[in-house]
Amino acid sequence: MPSVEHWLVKTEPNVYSIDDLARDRSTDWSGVRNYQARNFLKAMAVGDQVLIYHSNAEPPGIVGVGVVLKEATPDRTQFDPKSELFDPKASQAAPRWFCPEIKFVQKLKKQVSLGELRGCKALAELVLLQRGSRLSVIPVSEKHFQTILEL
DNA sequence: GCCAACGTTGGC
DNA sequence: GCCAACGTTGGC
Repeated sequence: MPSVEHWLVKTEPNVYSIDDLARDRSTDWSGVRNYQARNFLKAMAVGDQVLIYHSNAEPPGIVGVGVVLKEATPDRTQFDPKSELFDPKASQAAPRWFCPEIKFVQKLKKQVSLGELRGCKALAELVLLQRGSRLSVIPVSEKHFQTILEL
């Protein structure tokens, strides 16, 4: 299995934006409740680079960069009955959901919109752009990562 | 294990 | 707000 070192994570800016991350310096990337996305979160290693994407935004697009500060640990929100993210099927002994800690690196001077990504031929294979990709955590090749930063 | 019903995501 | 594309749930 190839070692993946670049990722893209989605967040809704009205829930947690790149500016929130810049203010907090780092955060537990909690709240992911999709198994495939979870598996990617668990695969993240310290030092991996992460593109931050704003979904449900106007316009949607990539807005910044982070780096993995700590590998995934159990997502505490799954144990909290008062949290909307509470999962009654999870237990301390058998946690279902995990989150890494992601540190702010930079906010892009100019966001790269979804439209611009689609317009870039070199990014045609980016998972984000493939049909109906709703996955909130996506592996990105180094080539694509660099291409996006150059946009 | 199948699949219909339902819920969610996220662009538009 | 609409709706296509998925994911999940639960009856059988």
